[in-house]
Amino acid sequence: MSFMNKYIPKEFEKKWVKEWKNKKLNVFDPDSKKKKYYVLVEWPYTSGDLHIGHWFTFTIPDVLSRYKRMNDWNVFFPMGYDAFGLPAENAAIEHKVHPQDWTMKNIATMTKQFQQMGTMIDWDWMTIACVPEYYRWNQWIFLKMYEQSLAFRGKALSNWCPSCQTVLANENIENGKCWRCGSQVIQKEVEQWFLKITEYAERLIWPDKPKASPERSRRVDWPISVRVGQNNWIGKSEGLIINFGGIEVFTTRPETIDGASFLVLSPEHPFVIKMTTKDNLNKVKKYFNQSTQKTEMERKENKDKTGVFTGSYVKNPVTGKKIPVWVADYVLFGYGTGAIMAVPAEDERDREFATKHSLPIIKTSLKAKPNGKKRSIYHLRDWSISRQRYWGTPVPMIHCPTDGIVPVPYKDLPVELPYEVDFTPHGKPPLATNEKWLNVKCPNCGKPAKRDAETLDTFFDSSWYFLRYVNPKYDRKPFDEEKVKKLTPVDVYFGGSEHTLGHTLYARFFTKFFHDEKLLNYDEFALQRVQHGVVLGPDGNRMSKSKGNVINPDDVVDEYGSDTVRLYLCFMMPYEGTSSWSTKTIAGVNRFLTRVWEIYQKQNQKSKIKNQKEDEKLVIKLKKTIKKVTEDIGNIKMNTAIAAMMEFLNEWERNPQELSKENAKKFLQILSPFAPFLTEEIWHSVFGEKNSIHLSTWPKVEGEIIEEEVTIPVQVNGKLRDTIKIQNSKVKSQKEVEKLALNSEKIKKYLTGKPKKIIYVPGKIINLII
RNA sequence: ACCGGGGUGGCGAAACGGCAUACGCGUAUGGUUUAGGACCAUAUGGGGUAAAACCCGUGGAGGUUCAAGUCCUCUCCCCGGUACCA
Repeated sequence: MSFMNKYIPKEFEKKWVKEWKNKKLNVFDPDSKKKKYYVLVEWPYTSGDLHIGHWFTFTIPDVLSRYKRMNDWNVFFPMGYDAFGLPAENAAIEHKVHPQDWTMKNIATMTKQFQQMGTMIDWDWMTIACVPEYYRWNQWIFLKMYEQSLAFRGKALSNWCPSCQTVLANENIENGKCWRCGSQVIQKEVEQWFLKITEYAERLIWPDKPKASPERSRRVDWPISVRVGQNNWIGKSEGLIINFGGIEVFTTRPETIDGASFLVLSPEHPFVIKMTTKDNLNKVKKYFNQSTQKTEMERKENKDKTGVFTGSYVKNPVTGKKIPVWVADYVLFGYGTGAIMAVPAEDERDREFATKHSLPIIKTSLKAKPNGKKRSIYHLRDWSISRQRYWGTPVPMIHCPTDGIVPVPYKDLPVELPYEVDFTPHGKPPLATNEKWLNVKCPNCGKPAKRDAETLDTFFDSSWYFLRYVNPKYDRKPFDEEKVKKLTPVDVYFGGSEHTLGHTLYARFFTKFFHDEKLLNYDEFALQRVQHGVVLGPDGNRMSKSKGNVINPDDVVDEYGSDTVRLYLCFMMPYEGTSSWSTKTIAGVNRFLTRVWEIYQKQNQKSKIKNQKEDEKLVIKLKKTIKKVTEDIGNIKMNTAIAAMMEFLNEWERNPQELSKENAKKFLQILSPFAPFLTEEIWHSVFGEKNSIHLSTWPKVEGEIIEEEVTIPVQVNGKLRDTIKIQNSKVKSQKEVEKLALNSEKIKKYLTGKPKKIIYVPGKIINLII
């Protein structure tokens, strides 16, 4: 063994990174005649150091991409950064670094680290959100949406710090208090920009059966959990709007109206003041103030079933009885009409409320047919997109004292984000602190006016970046329609399940908008969606610096090499899974690669032997392994693909010489998407190949794999009692199998006579019922 | 509270309704080694036995089926999301 080369990945991994770059191995050719395959991974946020989670998220798509390339697809696997957002601004406030400098530095660091992974990402297509060349098109899209009345000014409850006079992100609230000044945060109606996603609600609902994608035979096939999740989030309810003495309520169960024994208004409902009698006024006002201190979730939970009586009554339009009008914050103003009829006999929450406040519970006939207007309402709300923050796309609008809100003309785009601002202003957004930037002339009347000083939600950036990727330098429109036609839709979109209700829904909405604007000829941007899980720290907790359980990819790469880290991440769990990092298991995976290395070194020494005899069984095992790995990669089940290769190696090691060169190369090829460095090195040094293994053609298994002998389990009354072996040619004959089963000594013990019934599943199992 | 996803050996996990625990880790014993490590071999769900036989086993309770981790009903526990973190 001593004369053999040892597996030392450091000796060749860096070499191949350079070599592949020089040979332009991973350069994507958009004009290739091959069929395109667009692999998209959610662009990562520029948080700083590369996390082992990034490796996990990207390695599996990379394995798929490499596999697809070896199967003659023109694989497009671009990359970019989600670079706007709150953490950059938090860094600015806490550490006095400018968000732009912080972000750009992070991008440089992360890119360097990413390139170590050995992915086939072509970095020339890189797109980042925080540069004017990108965000000017956010502004362009915003203006188009404004023209279609899809972008509009509205009001919504927001987290409000009364002392800082500003809206707060959920993240910046600690135990209901502002993170900076410690004041109690309240819920306040704030005017802001919205996108009318509700106009697309109906079209965003997934059909029961996946629909065919236009111009392609492939179907849009998203996981059922995502489709159901989004549909529930859109939450369409069909029902009636019924008038109770001027108050409109929405109900999905109009037939229960004769059991409606009281009405409940949300505290913000405009009728509350009107309905409240003098002696109840103080009580109701106090209740309103209490409600502003609760988050929406606290309100929905409504643990204490709080509420107050207004002092007024309205007539139940069906029974004619007077029923009391109450105010309670478990009724939300933003949903339905902000008022409900309470039917405690039928509804759990209403019953609890009625019990708590001693309100009548009246049986319903379930036959009532009240008058009302049919209406569909949605749980989905319009998307609030303006943020009172700095690090984002400036809203391309101008506020003019004479002309009101005026859009920035297209020719004046981009509205560039100014560098100099105060990040901790009071009572106004950061952008408003730069007077030079803020003050402009009205494009309409030319008189002094002010820019809109708010920025767009970062989800705006990520709703269309996958279209920008196809030509990031295009300067006439957000995306190059010709290239988009050729390279999109996305074939498979990898990302986190936390984006089910946000990002992916918004991206679908944008796609439908572009379709309506005739910029796209399809209305679903990704044919397939795959959601990944989480790599936890070795202690089973989410990795965090404060817990000290963070695995730094650089360290493990240094210890084992990139291939081992990649292989371990593929092997540790299914892509959708969540489990903890194990320093022991990765050593085992490294052991596997070492054994692979060594068995090929032995091949090298014996390769001069002619007329090599192959072991038939081993060749069959190899064929089965190729088949299994091929299927598993296609189904993104990398962990079982690796298990199959491990099984094969275990067999092969028993007879290392009994596989031909040709077959030995095939095994190397199916391992290559997982361990691109080691396989490339062996491909060249052992087999003397001149071209890259990654451009070789994936091995095919022709025809059926036929084994001589098949093992069939024999059950008696459903319990396994023996197994029999039978020649493959006879396996289809139930008589032959029965004969063998009934002759087994082990089985005979259980038989008292002839079995009552025999069930034989050909090639699988035989069950004797006695 | 609501919506989605999960509970399988000591651990990470496999299993088109058809041999539960593949593959890997860990552990034990043996080999190799000056020693340790590394490596190699064998064993490894629990009970039971000299060894077998056999019995019990996929969070819990029922059900469907020749056959259930897998399908159905109820239930307990854990994770993610709930709209300004990305």
